[in-house]
Amino acid sequence: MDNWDEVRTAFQVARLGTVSGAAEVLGVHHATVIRHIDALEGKLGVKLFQRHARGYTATEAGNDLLLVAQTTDDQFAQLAGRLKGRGASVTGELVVTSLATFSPMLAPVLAGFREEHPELTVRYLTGDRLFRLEYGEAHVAIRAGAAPDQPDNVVQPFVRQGLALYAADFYKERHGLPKDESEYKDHYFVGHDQETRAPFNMWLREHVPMENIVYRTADNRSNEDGVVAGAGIGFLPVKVAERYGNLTMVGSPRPEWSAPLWLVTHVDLHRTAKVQSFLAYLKEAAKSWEV
Amino acid sequence: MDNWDEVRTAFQVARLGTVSGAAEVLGVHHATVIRHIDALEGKLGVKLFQRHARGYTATEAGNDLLLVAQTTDDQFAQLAGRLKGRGASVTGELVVTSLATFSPMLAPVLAGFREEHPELTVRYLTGDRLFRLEYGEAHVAIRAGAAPDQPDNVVQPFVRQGLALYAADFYKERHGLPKDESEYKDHYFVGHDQETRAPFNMWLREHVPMENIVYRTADNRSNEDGVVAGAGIGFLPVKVAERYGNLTMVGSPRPEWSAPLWLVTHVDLHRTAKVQSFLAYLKEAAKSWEV
DNA sequence: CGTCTCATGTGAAGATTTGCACATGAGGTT
DNA sequence: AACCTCATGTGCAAATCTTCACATGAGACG
Repeated sequence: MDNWDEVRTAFQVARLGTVSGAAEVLGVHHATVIRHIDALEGKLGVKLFQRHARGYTATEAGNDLLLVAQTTDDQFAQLAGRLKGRGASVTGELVVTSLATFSPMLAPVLAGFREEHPELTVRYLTGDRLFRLEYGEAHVAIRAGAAPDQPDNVVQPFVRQGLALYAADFYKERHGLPKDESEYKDHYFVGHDQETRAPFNMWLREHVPMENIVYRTADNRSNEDGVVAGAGIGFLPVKVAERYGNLTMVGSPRPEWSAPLWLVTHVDLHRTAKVQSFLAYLKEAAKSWEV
Repeated sequence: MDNWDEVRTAFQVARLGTVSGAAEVLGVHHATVIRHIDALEGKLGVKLFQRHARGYTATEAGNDLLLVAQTTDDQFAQLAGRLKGRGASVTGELVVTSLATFSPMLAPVLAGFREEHPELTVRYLTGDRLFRLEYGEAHVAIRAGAAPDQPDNVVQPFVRQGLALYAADFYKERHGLPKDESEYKDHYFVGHDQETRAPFNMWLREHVPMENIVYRTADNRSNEDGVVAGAGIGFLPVKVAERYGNLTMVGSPRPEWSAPLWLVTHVDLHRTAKVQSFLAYLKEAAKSWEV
């Protein structure tokens, strides 16, 4: 049974009882229908139809095929309906991935978007490894750093995340706050353990002696926890810091600290209503994130 | 969704994850697979796969199609198995048609054949109208008279049904029996109301005065009932008469009374195991029907 | 870091499928 | 009884589909 179109032809013949009728429904010449039937019967070794001058009458075998193909036809019709609708509607899954740092900012956006589209299921992936759009692991990715340059990805500039140095109340009470950069050498800092390409991190290593970076973490979230706990002064996104009541901004935010963020989608999914709709919602929500 | 083969192609791609793998399974060139997918996606307006260098990954839509097509594939495989087996096995229906007269003789044959093939359902059709093999109304027909000459029918000579004149006990007690043809004019007969081409009927009209045919019927079964009831002397198949205890043969059977019977099958069904098997069984059983 | 393998993608040639024209036959109708 | 309609069936030309050949790119492996 290695030719489903012939089955479909036989189905219409069985359903309608004539080759001509099936040909019209299928939009092909009746000679084609005859050849499909002959080929199928030849491969199966069974007569599917009785041929007579008034048309084709299904044999038992033909009726058996009719029943099976009828359900197939129904199921395909349903499937086609679902799939066609899917392109234009916001349903099913929306998979978004980003660095874990952005979770506090993204969560309300994702929740709000889902609220607007009740049939949508949101999957928000954060993890150690990079989720790859080209393998279909996510619809939308939020990336930091240099503009990604994957050929099949659609990249658009997103916000620049506003960053500033913060100190917790606990730290302030014990060490005070530096008035300017010259006093950094008398303070303790929270920073990344490894050298990263993040602008704020590079700035920190240039302007603060290594020995003053006394609390070093492997990821942004732990870094945040360190600052909040008063282990030292450290960089936090402004929007993140605002969520805490016990943090004081040290100095003011500077553009050169903030890394550009990028919205990345796979080209195959970029034009779908679901992705477009989410991108519009996300950009609107992100207007307040700027420095 | 007017091209089931493209669905089948997409199914294999979704299942295997690569175009090349699907092409190998399907026995076509990988370019064909790519074009099927492109065509299907174009018609549906939905991306079914994420294309990347390591293969094709199914999107949500592709996975949806995978599920539907998987069941279709299973059902078609089952269907093919059933249909291929059907040509070689004696199962399903066997539809036999004949004149109602032959019912008493055929019934035991049909019953015996069905006993040998437990998966068989027998439909025995007798009726006023002729059931037409070319419309698939029956697999095997038993016909009387001149050899049928339908182009698509396979006709083979069957037995000549042994016929003889019979009188019931009731008649014999009241009128005695004729010693030879010369005494027919002093007896009463049961015969057909209309002139038919049946040899025994024509013989009756030639050798018996019309006024002596006092019980005239429209069909063979009523004719039989008349003879059994003692309405007069009449023709009965020998095999039928033997089933009654109260009938006496008048004279002896003559070959010229008997009409040839024909076994007719439609050419499309003639070579199937079911029909061939039944024909063999029927011929074996009919050996005792001859004059 | 270059090479090797294996995947997708595309233009042109070739093969199969399709469509067309016409023949044939069965019923129904006037 | 002749005709009209509607069905299947077949040879041949045309169109579509498939294959072939080759290009390109991403990982894997020394």
